[in-house]
Amino acid sequence: MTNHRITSQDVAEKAGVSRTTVSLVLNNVPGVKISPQTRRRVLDAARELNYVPEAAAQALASRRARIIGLILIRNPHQISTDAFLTQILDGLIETIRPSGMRLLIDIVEPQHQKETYLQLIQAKHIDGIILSGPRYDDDALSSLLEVNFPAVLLGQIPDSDFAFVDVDNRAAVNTAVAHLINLGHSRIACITNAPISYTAALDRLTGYKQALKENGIALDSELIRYGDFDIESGYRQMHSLLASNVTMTAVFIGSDTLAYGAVAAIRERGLRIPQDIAVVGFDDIPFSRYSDPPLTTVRLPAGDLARRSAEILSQLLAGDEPESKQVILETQLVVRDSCGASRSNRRMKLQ
Amino acid sequence: MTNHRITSQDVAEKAGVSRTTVSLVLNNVPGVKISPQTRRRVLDAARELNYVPEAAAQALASRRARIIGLILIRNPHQISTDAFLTQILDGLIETIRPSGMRLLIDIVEPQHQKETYLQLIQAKHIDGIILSGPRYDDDALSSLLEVNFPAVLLGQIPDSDFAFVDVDNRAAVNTAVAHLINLGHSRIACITNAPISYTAALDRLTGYKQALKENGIALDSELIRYGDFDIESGYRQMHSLLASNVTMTAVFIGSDTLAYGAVAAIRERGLRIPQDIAVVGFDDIPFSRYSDPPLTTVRLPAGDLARRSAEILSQLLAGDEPESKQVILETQLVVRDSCGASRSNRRMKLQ
DNA sequence: GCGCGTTACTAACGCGTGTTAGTTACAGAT
DNA sequence: ATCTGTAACTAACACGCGTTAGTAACGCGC
Repeated sequence: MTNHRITSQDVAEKAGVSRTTVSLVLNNVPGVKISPQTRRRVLDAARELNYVPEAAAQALASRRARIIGLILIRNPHQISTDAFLTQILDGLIETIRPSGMRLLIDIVEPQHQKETYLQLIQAKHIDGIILSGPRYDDDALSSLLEVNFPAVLLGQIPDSDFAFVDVDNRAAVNTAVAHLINLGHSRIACITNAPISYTAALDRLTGYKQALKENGIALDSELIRYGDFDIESGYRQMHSLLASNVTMTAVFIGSDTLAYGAVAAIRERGLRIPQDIAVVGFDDIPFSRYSDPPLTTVRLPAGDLARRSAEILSQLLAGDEPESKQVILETQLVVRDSCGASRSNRRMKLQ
Repeated sequence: MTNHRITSQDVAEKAGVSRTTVSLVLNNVPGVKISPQTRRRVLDAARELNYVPEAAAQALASRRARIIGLILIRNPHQISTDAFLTQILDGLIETIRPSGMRLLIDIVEPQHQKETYLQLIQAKHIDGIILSGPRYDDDALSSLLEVNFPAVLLGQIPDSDFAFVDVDNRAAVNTAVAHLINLGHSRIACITNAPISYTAALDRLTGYKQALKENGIALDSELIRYGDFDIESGYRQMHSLLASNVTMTAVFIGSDTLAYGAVAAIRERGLRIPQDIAVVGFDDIPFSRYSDPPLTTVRLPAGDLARRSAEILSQLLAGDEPESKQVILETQLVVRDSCGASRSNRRMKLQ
């Protein structure tokens, strides 16, 4: 048994043509004349031999790896509770699959960013990159722009030329907090979803501040806490708020995941949601419809974000300048019960 | 500006040696004598030129892609609510990073398995594979064994030679359900986490049946429902149970994610947990500590599963036959409040 | 002076593909 | 009879690296 790899050479011999012809046929190279009979012979031979071109050789010769990289800028343990990530993965793979691209995923720790994803690029391991969790203090990012590498941010860096897909975090949070204010709350706490070096975290915090300001409510920095991606941090920061002497009747939390940590902390204190403390989150993860009480939150269109970013990246890879390389998708305030706005609605369900 | 890629040739010229020497030095090839001065000159040149070897060329020449594939056998939309996945990703990337491997992720739909991950392998796109969600009816799997491709299952196919890392789903569920029985329950429903073509789903169902049998409780098939990975299916199946005329005082659910859908359904019916219906889940996702009530569940050591599978795969890739290629990790019944076993404990917290 | 082993390298091949520059055969025009 | 053009291919190079087989220089024993 020879057991050697089946190469395009084998296909060529079986079809009685040259290797060049095999390549031309299988890649459907435009502008090349191949007689229908030859074309068929090649295709048949390839199928019968179950020929699959070797990825590395293709990549080397064609200078395209057919892989796009999804880079998560986060501490590894923060991945574990990232409900957003799975939705992104889903949308991303679904979108790139038809074009035959593969997805490589890597986690980059904020501490040492430079060594990491730039190497992926220099090694030509990936053709393009989708970057989740961009930070203000990421200096490797600017290198990306310099070398004009196809990249799309999930999120954004203000005043930069990066292609990105994002939501208007400021406006979305503004709306959410304004909703609390309309319900009569004025002592509204805030827990960010992450350190504010992450652009999304800062933007959401800014939206919170804007809403207060626009409604004539003084900012009380005692009401602000900083989360760190995972549910534990939501739990801890909420306890920290409750243990301090500040009064509050509502809290906005920068992500649903953290919100559930906060909900647990509130309950442990014997307080009721929304009667004692109204809660509003951000993301609308799938669970939030089913939580008790169902969580009022801002719907972040995760699947759409993933799909749009993959589409834009595809265009960049094709060399087209996309018509819109900076996309803001719509969010939507999903009012459920945790904010106290629809108590009657809730009664009916319980009946 | 020449702007050509920096190759090992450039490094060689700068260091005044041959390309071979560069390769020998940078790869630290054992058993080759290179003088310390030369070694240093090469390393310096590489660093100064910021040389990064091209992945495709390395892969082609060395016949190793330095990529491992994580294949998820699931319908795409079921990824969105998979809390288990993020924990796996975390442990996997953490484990393979030190060896310089990358992780490629792909979703394979149960309907067309054959075309998909076998191609990844034939294209030599990946050196090894970690397969999550193996199914009894996956015929592509046996092809893997035939060609002796380095593979590790997350989960297992009974009576096969596959390397795998798993937990004893049957025993774990047996313990969990026995716990309910010890608490006095005899009408215990069951919702599987997935269709029973998935091995884990069938094993968990079997554990449930065993526990009933060992405790002299007759099996009532009216009490069994089949979930499908996502939270919605838990919600639907629980409603289905509650809408039927069967009586029950407890329910075991094959995954925490589904359990929260069930919890919502139970609440919508105006029933209390655990007083009216005790609930036990499976997985111990991070949220389960924080839910209301905190969920009694079986802790599945997700991080350890990921790490061990990555380790075994590394050994397979190195050509070593691992001492133990079939690993069963310990689970642990985590008794919280949703099963009604620790109500006093809960009171204290609420005080 | 020669054989031999060791040290420290290098020339050259091969990995499997994409692609450019040709080549051959043949029909039609001059 | 020669030139031109086109259809249908193919020979040969390039991609950037790992690796095998080989070589030159040198010391050492005799």
